[in-house]
Amino acid sequence: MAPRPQAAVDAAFVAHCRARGLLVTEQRRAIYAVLAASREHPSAEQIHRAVRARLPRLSLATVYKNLEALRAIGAVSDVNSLHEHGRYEAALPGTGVGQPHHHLVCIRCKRVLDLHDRRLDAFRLGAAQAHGFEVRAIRVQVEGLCPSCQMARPSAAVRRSV
Amino acid sequence: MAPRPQAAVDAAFVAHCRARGLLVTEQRRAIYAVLAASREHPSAEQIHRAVRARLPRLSLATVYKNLEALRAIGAVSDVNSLHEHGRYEAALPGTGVGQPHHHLVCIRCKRVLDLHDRRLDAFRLGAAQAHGFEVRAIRVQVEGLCPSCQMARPSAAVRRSV
DNA sequence: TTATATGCAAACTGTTTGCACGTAG
DNA sequence: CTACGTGCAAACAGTTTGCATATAA
Repeated sequence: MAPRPQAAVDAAFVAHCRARGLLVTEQRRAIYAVLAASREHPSAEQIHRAVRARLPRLSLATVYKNLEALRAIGAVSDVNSLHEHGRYEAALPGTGVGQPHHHLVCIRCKRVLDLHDRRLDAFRLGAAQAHGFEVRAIRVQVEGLCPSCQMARPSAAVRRSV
Repeated sequence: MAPRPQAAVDAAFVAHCRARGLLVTEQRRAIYAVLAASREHPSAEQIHRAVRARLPRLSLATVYKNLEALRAIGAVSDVNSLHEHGRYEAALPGTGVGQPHHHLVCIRCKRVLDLHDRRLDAFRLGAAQAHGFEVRAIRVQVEGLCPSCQMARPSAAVRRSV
């Protein structure tokens, strides 16, 4: 929470890259700097646009490659980590799937299960109101490993992804 | 929750379509039937594949058009409703963005704000364990209208989207 | 009969990949 | 010096759109 001076953030970033074996390039630092300075959860294209102000030759492909590289070393996380492609469910009251419920998602096989839990439904507002939001829905997504994926030994990629 | 006989679900679906002015086609019923019968939160392509077993000429475009039409009348909802495109955030401990936190998303302008709320962090397990999941993270996404979007009068599209 | 839905193919958008060149260490 | 990173362009995947044909009501 306490916003650190950007120089300190940059130093920590550089150290983290070195420790994990990534080269430290100007592009990489600039991309991270944009992310660290933003509260906007920007998309790859927004990052590209922002960094381009300083490095006009930066390519979008480099942004993507870096986001992936930084995610792999834990310096960046994706806000909507899972199932980036549309997933749907029946919602008609009467189908038995209409009630409010939450989701249990397996970070390995990407399965999504419904989760019915009274405690989770209990929420209402709170800090959201401080931001002036008019709350319409609360969606809880529990991420973890499903039983069958616990069997298979976790790959390095998965182990570091959460 | 109580899984209704599929005939009853189909009847309710047909009635809902008629009430909202949508024609009742075989494709539409089949698409909905697949969704209502599934606990898998399928993607458009999975739905397409499943329905094709019965209606081999069904096109993928029709699946997409129907998912949108059904979403508009509230018969279907998307599991990952918002920002289907990648959104990132700095995660390096020390940047001030590393701590566990949740997201407040505006369903209209799609802005994503961080939400820090001790009560939300309080969760741990619960029903998830019943499913045998090894829980790694809990992500709470509060959806609503941000202050500036409350000003602008809601469009019909937005009003029905939650 | 007529408004709506379907199927196909082409267009679009976001993301990924291959490769020649550049640069950090 | 050498491995890794960058930029470009082409390839891809998921989704959307335009239009002629088919069909529900």
